[in-house]
Amino acid sequence: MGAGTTAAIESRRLSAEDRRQQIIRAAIALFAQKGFEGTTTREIALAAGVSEALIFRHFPTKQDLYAAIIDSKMKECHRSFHQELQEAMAHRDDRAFFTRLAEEILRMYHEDPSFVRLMLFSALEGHELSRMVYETHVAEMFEELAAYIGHRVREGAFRRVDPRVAARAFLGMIAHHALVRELFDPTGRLLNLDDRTAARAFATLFLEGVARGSRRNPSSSRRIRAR
Amino acid sequence: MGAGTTAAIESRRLSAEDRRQQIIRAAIALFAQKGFEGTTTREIALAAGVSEALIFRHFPTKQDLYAAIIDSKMKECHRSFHQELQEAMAHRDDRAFFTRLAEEILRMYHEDPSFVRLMLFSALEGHELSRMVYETHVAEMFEELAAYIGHRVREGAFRRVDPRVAARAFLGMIAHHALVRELFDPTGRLLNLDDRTAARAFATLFLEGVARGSRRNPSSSRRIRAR
DNA sequence: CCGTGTGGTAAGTATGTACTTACTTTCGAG
DNA sequence: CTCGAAAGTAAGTACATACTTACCACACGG
Repeated sequence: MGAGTTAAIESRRLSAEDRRQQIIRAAIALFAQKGFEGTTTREIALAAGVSEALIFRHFPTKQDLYAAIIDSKMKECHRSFHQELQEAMAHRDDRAFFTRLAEEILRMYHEDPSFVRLMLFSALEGHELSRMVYETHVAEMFEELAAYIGHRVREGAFRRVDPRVAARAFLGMIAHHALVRELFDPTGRLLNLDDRTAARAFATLFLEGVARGSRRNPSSSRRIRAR
Repeated sequence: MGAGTTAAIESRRLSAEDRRQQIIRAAIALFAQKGFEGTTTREIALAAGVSEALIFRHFPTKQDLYAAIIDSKMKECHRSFHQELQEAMAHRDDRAFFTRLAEEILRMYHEDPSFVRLMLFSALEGHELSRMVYETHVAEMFEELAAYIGHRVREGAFRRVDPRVAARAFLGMIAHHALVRELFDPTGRLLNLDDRTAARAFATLFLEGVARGSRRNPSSSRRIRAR
């Protein structure tokens, strides 16, 4: 019957798994754009080109669909992240490492804005899931980074900073920049940087910050140097 | 029941302005906890101890109530922030300045989590308002900070960093820390710092990062207290 | 050619939502 | 005291939403 509009990805009678994935794909975009409460199952059905009833055949409730999405997204993210990190760490080249890491994170935010939106939404809306996911995957990545910084401190490459504080500081620069860019300043009116430049700048700032050498000389920074 | 002892703010027949404020106060907490879509006018009415109809007498639509809240919150925040900043800047004591600034931001996030939740929610849900607010108030604060850093660079107190990049990096450390703390790790399992310690740590990291001097001398001249 | 299992849907249902209407209570100026 | 206007509400209305039910279509082993 008419088959409705264009779209035409609606090859009828997909296998259950394929349809599942298709629904998930459509739902990701919507949840990321409008949040859990803000997205209706009808919209998801429309976007996926199927009937609402089919969604409930594949996922018992809207919550279950949401959970499936968060879980899959997070696993995917963690995999790629972990790999990059391990590889870079092996070389002990701090500048390359931190620049690379920053670039990776920025790229992730940039290329897949739906991911961070999903995480934020679910965190804000207080779904247990997001905290659980954070505590497993993100915490693991954080600990890995902190461990690396800890090693470098013990090796004498960095000054005696608290590795966890330093890790959060570094991740903070990157994540915040990406977030602001995505949510508030997509046109770059406030700060317009490509990912590569930003990664280099933040890595440099961080590495200077943890470098050995000038140990706190509080009032000397008050000197105004005549030029 | 209980004549007047507990709560009992439900003194009947408040002035229009007082009722308005009371409704706003109740709504702030709810919107912050559950977002715009996730909060119902019924809940707001219940929390404020009035009938739903009264809410619509004071605010034509739910959107209008939301807008009033965001606006008032943002103004309040900007006022206090601006004042602190101006005052601290006058002294040109960088350590005190950045520590203070960090502490202020952390305190704000900490004491009034609803604010950041409101901003994030509205940004995520794409209400025009949040972007508008960001572009006026937040942008202004950002520019002020960048301008300060710019001055210090020109005065020779900092190395030649891009002031905007540095500003974003600093704000990023702080804001990200506060955000993670609020949304994902309220128990401090990953990183447990009181605001004061965190502020000092981040300020130090930042100041070392922008300090002049140790341009890549990993282990050679280890000045202690150059004075 | 069947019957049966699986992919798929149109048309509900019960509930919840933002917003209204028609009405009552209280207060304070004249 | 009076009376009108403002504060306040109970009881809707119209519609949207998550989820169901009862049904169809098509493949495929027999």
